[in-house]
Amino acid sequence: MSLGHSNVTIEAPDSGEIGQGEPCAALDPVQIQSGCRTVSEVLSRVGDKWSILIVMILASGPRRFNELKRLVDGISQRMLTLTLRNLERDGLVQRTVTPSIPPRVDYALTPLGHSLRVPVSALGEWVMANITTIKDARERFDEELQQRDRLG
Amino acid sequence: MSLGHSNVTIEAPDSGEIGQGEPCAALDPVQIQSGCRTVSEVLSRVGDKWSILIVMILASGPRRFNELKRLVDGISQRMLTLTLRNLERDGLVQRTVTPSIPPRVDYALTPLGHSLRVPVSALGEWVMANITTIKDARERFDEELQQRDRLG
DNA sequence: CGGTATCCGAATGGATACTG
DNA sequence: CAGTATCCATTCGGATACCG
Repeated sequence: MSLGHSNVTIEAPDSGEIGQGEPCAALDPVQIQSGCRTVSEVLSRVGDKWSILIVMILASGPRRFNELKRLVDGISQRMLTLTLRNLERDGLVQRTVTPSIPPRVDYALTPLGHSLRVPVSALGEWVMANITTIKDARERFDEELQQRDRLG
Repeated sequence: MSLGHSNVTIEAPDSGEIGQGEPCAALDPVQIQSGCRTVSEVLSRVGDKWSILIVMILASGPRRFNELKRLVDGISQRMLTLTLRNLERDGLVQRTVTPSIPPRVDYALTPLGHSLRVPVSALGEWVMANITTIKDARERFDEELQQRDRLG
């Protein structure tokens, strides 16, 4: 049923329900556990290979399925469907079917989806602001690792 | 070599190098591709199961390896090592070895690591502010799905 | 104490073929 | 056009055993 076997999150064995909790206060580990778990779970949706990309593209307006497929470049039909389903499930994306022939399906950001862009953009700007530092750190780390490998 | 076979990111076949790009402007799809790919890549580090949790715990001060292992709860030694290595590689965490007997290793957030907390907290607050909406959306989605399954 | 090495099941995700 | 279903390779990640 549904879509093959693996689904980004949909169809997960109904464990891992979201619990309430406080934001990560960086103080009490217990607080961090309860709050961060929740945050992590949503973050992993945002952090997956395609989600933000699609959210950012939909930010400029609604798109049809194959339109998205062309725009995203490299995404398989499977992953596009799966990603859109999960975004829809979380209430970030609205799916609208127009039962014409051929059928027409539009995907648009919900208000919630739009509001997500604010913190995601902030994170995006942090990345862009620090990408050079990160790249340099990686290079130095990898070099030092190779040094050790050469020596033994 | 290194750590078994699978590493969160370390040891990846040296393809996927980070490229420069603009922040996701939600305008030109090409811009979105180049910028968001980079953002995605770092986001997937932040979005993985353990990274933020560890960053948030380290925010309150340096910790030793087994101390972290106890605090994180549920993490395997393998994943703790892997996650810490990658955080170190990205320059977010500083690893300090004190060659005593028994050996002592401390992990601390770098200034870069601390600066990451700002946008991550913002995202965390967005999640906490909207978690109810998301939960409700999921419930409605899953219910409607079951309805359709029952009917055929 | 702070890791590494190895084994192996589970999840991820691309390619392809088929459908209303 | 907008998906589903199936197959299959790759990757992830826990459990366990061992090491300096």
